[in-house]
Amino acid sequence: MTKTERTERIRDYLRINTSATIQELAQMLDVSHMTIRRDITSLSEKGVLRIIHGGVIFNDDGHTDGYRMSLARTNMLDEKQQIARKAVSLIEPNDSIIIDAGSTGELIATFLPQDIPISVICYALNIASIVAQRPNCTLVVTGGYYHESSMVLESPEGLELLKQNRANKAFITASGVSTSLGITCSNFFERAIKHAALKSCRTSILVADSSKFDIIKPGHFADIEDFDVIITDTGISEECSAAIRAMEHKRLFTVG
Amino acid sequence: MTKTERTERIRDYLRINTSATIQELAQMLDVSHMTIRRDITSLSEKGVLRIIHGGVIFNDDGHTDGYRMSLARTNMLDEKQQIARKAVSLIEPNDSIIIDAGSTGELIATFLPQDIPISVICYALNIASIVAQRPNCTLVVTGGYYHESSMVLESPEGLELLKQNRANKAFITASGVSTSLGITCSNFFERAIKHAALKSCRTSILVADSSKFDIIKPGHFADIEDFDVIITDTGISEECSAAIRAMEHKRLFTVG
DNA sequence: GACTGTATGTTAAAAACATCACAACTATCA
DNA sequence: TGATAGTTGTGATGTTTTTAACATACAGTC
Repeated sequence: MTKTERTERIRDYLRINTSATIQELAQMLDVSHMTIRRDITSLSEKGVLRIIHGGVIFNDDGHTDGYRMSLARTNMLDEKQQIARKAVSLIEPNDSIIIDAGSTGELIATFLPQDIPISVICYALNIASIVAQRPNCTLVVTGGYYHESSMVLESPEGLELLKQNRANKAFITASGVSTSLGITCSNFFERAIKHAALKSCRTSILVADSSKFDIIKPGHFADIEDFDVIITDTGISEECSAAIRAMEHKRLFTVG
Repeated sequence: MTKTERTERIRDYLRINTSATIQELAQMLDVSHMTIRRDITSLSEKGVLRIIHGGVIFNDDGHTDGYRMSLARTNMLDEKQQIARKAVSLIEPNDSIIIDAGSTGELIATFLPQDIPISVICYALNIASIVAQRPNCTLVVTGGYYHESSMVLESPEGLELLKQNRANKAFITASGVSTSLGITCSNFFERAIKHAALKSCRTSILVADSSKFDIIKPGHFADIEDFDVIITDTGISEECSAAIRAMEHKRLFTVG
């Protein structure tokens, strides 16, 4: 059995079991633990798995998400976590909520309250996977073509499904927030989805860490006026904060 | 910091990282190894995580899938794996394939060839998650309401999207296979989806281990005649095997 | 104040695992 | 055939983790 074969089988095994001991693998492939060791060190160099004392853990992240997403995940993580925790604190029993794509959306999904029944509508595969694991949760995923970089599922039919669902709260993320030029995102197709999400909800909540402020991206999908609640961190400039506070019927939360 | 706080933070950490070493956790929470050890043993007793040498792994399964699915996963696993491996061996470069829901479908998704470009259409969330991790793979997920027991996404819009996609191969699973009463499934909504999948493909491939044979479930969605290829294991009865072989234009693979 | 139970930290020995160097094996090519 | 490079197994040695026993701290109770 060649090294390539072995690494393939190790991957297969990990895809099913997510982790393995060196013993297990050595026994399965009928080779010595040293061989396994050498195989897994090369696999770990490629980022496929992570070696810990006594075994290995499969590393979804290595291949799962586009490069961008994994970058977004670690950037401003602290602030994003705090924003997400604030966001989920607004959720009430029997709420129907829309969770937008993006790393902040993923954190909201992660921190969703366990104990109260809610309905969730989403269109990003990573978020769907997280929400599906929750008890007390009705889940609708609008389908479509899978975009690797944002993990969004996009199609006319999905958009239609989104338009026909109603939510009382929508947590919308953005790539750029500008008091003058409005809320923007990077991709064309996200515009339509975010726009539809905004139209389908009663209370619209913008979740964006301070690094997104004073940034302008090509896809304009809303203005600050269109949001009822804005959650960000204390890193935003005085001007932004003042400009938002000057608007009527708007709640601004700055965490951190 | 109380024990409850700590276990909550361990859970949060694992939700994001899926695994952790004892060192990591001890450092993060600034307590001794022994405290973490005691925390994780109580968490593992609750089934939240799994302790391995040197660390812990988050146990999605505890909360993720309906009872049924996890049962289906372990039942006839060997045969299912062999069937899945046979199934993926039929895939050629640039194929467009439909993968049906179910544990065998999940295994097919797992074993999908890495090195050739293919397109995949699916409607089960677990399968979507697996396929999304592949390189060289265009993915379409038909969306809809999430059914926990089968992990299928179902909606009229999703069905529409499925009908509008074309595949040259569809790998269809079944809960019951009878030479006289045809191919059946358990749920009403699955019928429509499986039927649509069959209509949208050139070559239809039935993947069903021998435990499904001579079983009849309420939802009839096709007859054996409707399939071009049947992949099962050597456990099926002589009569079944003979009856299928007697049909024209049909290929039967029995693995194991 | 002494008692009790729970939660946490410390320590040391035992067990499990990792690493290293070297020998044995395999395949390839001249 | 023999040289070479690459791969794999073995056993001695070093390291980390586990376990268990004991020490400490703190809150509630008699």
